[in-house]
Amino acid sequence: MALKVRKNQSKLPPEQCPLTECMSVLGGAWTPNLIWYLSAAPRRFSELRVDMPGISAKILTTRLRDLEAKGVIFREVKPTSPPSVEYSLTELGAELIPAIAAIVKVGHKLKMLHGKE
Amino acid sequence: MALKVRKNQSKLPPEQCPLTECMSVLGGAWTPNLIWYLSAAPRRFSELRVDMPGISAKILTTRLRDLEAKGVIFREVKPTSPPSVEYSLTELGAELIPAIAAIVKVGHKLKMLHGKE
DNA sequence: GAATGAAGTTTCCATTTGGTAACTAAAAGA
DNA sequence: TCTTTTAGTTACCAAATGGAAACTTCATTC
Repeated sequence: MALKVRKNQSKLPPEQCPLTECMSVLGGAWTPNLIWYLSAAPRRFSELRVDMPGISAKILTTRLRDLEAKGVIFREVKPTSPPSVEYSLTELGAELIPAIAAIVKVGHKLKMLHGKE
Repeated sequence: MALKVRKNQSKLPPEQCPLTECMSVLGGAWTPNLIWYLSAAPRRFSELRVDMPGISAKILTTRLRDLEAKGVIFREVKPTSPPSVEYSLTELGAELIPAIAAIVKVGHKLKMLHGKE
């Protein structure tokens, strides 16, 4: 009988792995872009939609809620004319910036070598 | 009539964005882990399966092929008893290490604050 | 009192993703 | 010749992902 590679119970990249843990935060579509824009300045919902043309309201909401739950961003309702909501990075969120900056840096090299322009 | 947010033609994070470009390389399941293991030493297919218990042969093959096509890893067939295949990072692949290292670093902080252990 | 703008929510749907299991090919060893 | 090992491939399937469009709520403004 052929050697069976024994089945594994975990099936996913290990939860306790820092790499996997962090990628689960940065993973979804638009997520790094969103954090990147918020690192420049606090932004409102509709401003973020302009920052990232193409993102749907549904996904933007999902990302904002998820990142808030993870303690990465902070949500504040401002008592303005029609009440607006401002999002900003928390201290934890700010810790993600070096990682995203490193990704951006490599992204430039990839673009040059891959000639996507 | 309600204001319609005009439909957008792009629908996806912009291709020319370095962040999106790089995330498309690091994006798939197991990808950062795979690059991380290869950064330590060149590895064979079956060794990588041991390194990452839980990864399926199908996905490992897919990742290796994709990363090879993107110039991130190098594939070499060794003329051994049953021929073995060794994978290693290219120079371009090595450029990804600082980014992954930065992600790992934040991952540790996330783990501590989130208490996932 | 109808319209407007902000910030979502909900429904529906197609695509993508990744897992399991079984199968293949080539070469060497018993 | 039959089995083992390495390195995959293929078929099938279920869950997750994310987009489009329409609807909602609340408070102001015309």
